[in-house]
Amino acid sequence: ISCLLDLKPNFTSPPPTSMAAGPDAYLQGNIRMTLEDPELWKSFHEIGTEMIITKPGRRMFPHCKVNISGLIPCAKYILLVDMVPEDGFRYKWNKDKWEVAGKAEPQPPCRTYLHPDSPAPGSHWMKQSVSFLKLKLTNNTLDQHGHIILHSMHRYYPRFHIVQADDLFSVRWSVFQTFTFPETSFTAVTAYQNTKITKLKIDHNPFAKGFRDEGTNKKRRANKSPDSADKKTKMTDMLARDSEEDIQQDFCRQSFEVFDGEEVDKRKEGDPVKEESYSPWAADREQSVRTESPNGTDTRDMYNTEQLVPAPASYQPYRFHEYSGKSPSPSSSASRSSVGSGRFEPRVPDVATVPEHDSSKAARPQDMVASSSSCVPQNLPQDYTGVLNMTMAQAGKPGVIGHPIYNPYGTAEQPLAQWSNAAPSQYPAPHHLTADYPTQAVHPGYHHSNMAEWSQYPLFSYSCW
DNA sequence: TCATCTCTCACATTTGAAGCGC
DNA sequence: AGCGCTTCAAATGTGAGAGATG
Repeated sequence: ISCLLDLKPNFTSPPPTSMAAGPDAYLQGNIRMTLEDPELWKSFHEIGTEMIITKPGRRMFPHCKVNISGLIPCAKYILLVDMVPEDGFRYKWNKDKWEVAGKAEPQPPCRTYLHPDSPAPGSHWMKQSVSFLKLKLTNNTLDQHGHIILHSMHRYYPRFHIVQADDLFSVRWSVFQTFTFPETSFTAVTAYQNTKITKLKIDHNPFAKGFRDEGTNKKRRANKSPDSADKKTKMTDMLARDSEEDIQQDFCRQSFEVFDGEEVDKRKEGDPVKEESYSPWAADREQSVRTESPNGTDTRDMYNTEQLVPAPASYQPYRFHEYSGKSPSPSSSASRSSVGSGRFEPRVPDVATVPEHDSSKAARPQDMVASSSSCVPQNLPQDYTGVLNMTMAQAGKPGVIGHPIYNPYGTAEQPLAQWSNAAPSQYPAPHHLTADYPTQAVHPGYHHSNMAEWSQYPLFSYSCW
């Protein structure tokens, strides 16, 4: 009860200061995130990054590591990562290049990875780089460990969210800053397709040291049958030849063939911008656009930012220009029901606040259903229905049922709390995807006892398509 | 039936955390 | 408390083979 009392102001009063225009909002707009080890990421990206997905879950390599600045040192923040489909296609590896192999499979259950340090003060996030090493990818749609579920042979990119919130409950009202990095896009695979990627992984991943040419795997190779040794030799030769190739050339065009299916034809009939935007390598395209930043300074973190919060006026015109005219709108996006499903949806002015009408309608928890399912257009970037879905309370507070939340570090301390009383319409899955969502997701009163369960539900519904 | 594509599994190897004794 | 050693779980790509598909 005390929990509800504590929360009531949040439902009835205007959003916290961070949501209103003012100094705080300005600070939010100054939040910067830079990708650590960008050169490594680029070296992978130039070839076409592949990430292994397995049933038990596989870490990413390179793993996501970012530096953050511009946070309010004493304010608490939550960091999240989700994976967004880059387009609406399935790919196949044909000899030495990726080709579109048809339409994408229905999106698996959307999951969001919560950084285990969350929530933590801004000073904590800024004092050192933030690693998402523990993040795992899986192709097991029934995964119970909270790993991010992806489809093999589909392209994705990680999306980082910074939320100013004391706890997961506060996310309901909090300011979101979303960042993406073009060079982190990847193809999910169950086995490596591109030998160049394999070689890069072996060369840079410490755990794969045993497979390095100069490594101690000679003994291992000596035990191989002549057949496999022969294969290995062939592969080595191929790699050698590969390395001689001009890596500078535009791999995006070299390695991906345009899908010559029906949809492409339709697109070709459309406006030329859309046609141009059709390349599977949206990230590169986007980067090329983004590098037109007039700032002339470090554009990396600038063009990687998908701000969803009020931003400094000086910042918005560029963004608006950036996404309005040139923002390609792949036909694939037409099949996606919501925003944020791709990076090219036209951005509307950055607004991270929950619309006021929502605030009022959500005055009573039971009303949140209506507000989330009917009042917020799902095809707008500010679709915060996913956020509105959250009904959480701080663990340890009086009157709060302290369902521990999954923590990859497995510490006894569980700073975050529960979901509760999720009503059916609180999980408004896209029509064609409804069946893909766990049944629990639409079970009223279902309590999620840990993060593994919690993460099965889309924190950001707009990430689904 | 066959070829191809995709996925799974056991394996050898490395890393790094934890436990232990000094 | 700090150091060095051992143990063991986890992470990694390999390659064979199973299963699905056309």
